[in-house]
Amino acid sequence: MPDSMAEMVEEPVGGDASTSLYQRILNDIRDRIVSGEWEPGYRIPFEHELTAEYGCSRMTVNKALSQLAKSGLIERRRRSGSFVRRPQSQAAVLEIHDIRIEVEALGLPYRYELMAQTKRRATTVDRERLGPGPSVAGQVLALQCLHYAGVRPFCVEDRLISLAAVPEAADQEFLKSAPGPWLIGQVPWSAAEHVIRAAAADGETAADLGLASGAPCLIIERRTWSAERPVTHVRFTYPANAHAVVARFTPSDS
Amino acid sequence: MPDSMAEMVEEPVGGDASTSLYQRILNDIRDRIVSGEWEPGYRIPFEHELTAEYGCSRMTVNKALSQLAKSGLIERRRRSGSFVRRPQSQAAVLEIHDIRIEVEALGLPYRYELMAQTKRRATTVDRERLGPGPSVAGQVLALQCLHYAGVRPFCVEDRLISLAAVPEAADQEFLKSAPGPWLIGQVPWSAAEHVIRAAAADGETAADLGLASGAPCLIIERRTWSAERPVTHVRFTYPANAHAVVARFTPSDS
DNA sequence: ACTGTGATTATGTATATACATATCAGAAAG
DNA sequence: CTTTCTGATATGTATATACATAATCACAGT
Repeated sequence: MPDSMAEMVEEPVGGDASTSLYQRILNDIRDRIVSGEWEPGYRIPFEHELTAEYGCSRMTVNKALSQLAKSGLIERRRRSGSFVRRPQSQAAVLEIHDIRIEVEALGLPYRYELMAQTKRRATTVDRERLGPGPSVAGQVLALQCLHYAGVRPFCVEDRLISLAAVPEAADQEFLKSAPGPWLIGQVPWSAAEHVIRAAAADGETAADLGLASGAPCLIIERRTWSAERPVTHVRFTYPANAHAVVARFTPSDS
Repeated sequence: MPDSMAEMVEEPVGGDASTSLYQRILNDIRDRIVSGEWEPGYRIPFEHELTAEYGCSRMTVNKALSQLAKSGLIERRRRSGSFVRRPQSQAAVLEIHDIRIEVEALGLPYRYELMAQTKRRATTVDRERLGPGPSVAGQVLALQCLHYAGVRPFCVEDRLISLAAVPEAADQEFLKSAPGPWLIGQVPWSAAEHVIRAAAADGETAADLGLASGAPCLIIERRTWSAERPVTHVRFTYPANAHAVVARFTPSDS
């Protein structure tokens, strides 16, 4: 390598003072990948080449490349180098908002109403709703609630809480505030599963939402676990035109 | 700290030879957080304390903690320490499958059918469908397709492709294979947005799917960008009972 | 031609060190 | 009593170095 390297050392190319060097290297490479300049299968420069290009140590380059590998944009093979992976895992990030936030984002006043609250021994159906996991036996709390946007019903909430996982819920009366936000502050959930589907409203739900029976609805069901143990199952039913779920994907690792 | 530290130095506690030290530290801490042992707000040990506990250098501890911070499980504040964050961003990962894979997962034979293919200058409606971005002007390809599971229609696909972004699509005839998989191999998409909602089937769609008009359907719309430029918009319409979207969340960083 | 074997190479992990930076506590000054 | 300054502290980033590990290549021997 010629001695023209000296000028690179004193100023790392198009330096941006706000971000760190490894972040800049990471962004540079990511940009070249997502722009298509480096297509899937392309062998990106070796660590020692980038070391020379940016005039920094191998550790700095390694930190950038390791993160890119972890985020799935590149694949690293010993002795061979690092390669651009094809965008394979079409995964998107789905943001689950609080219903109050959702309603207020529409500029409408939010109101919550408890329709029914039952404490009972877990039935087989209850156990199935809560999902697989140990110690599901015992008491559960079943709740039916209604969320309003202005004067109109916004969504029906049908929730089951495992009192084995959340004993504090037994003494709670969810008259004023919804169980969702309370639970989040209560239990450190470690896993969640969402199922989103469409269905025709059954008679009762339709009545609650002020719809004709059979009207299309969006149903979001969520199961939550805390340390492998089922915590809660909740089903939100929205009128078809009231709500949509948005999910985004960007290969960001910043 | 007493001098009993010596034994920790020689063998890093419950050593697992398969994983690296920083991974083990990361896992240890993550486990304590998701198990609830360290609740939100808890100040986790300082780097120099973990350094002593694991008998390793600060860089190793730092690598573990930095990753936990990046994955959002902890928050790091200079001079104050690192703190367990409350599980705030209820984000879930939504896996977008190929329709062929979905159908075959049901154990049914997959069949694809092209209903219509039109090439035209982009209208205002087309530009809105493709979403914001530069150089949307120009020609677009509009496709209507039907995906079958066995003998029954599984879903209707209504797609718009920007020929400015994918000029190769102009010469393609999507008679045998669906445009989705072809596009993935063609364009390195860098961002995607999904909107999932429920709606009543309109007359044409209902007919295609063999449903009564007004039957509830699940609609998934996806917009894709490649380097800020709109590539395609696609709307999949499924009969309510045929399909559901599943999204999972786990605070995994392995 | 085939096969093993060792050298080479790029990455993976870890260390000690250094300095920058944000922030907080308490001291000094007004 | 408030403001300002200063030092202490924990994290953030970067470096040079070292050795481990996996994969590949070249070469020697059967």
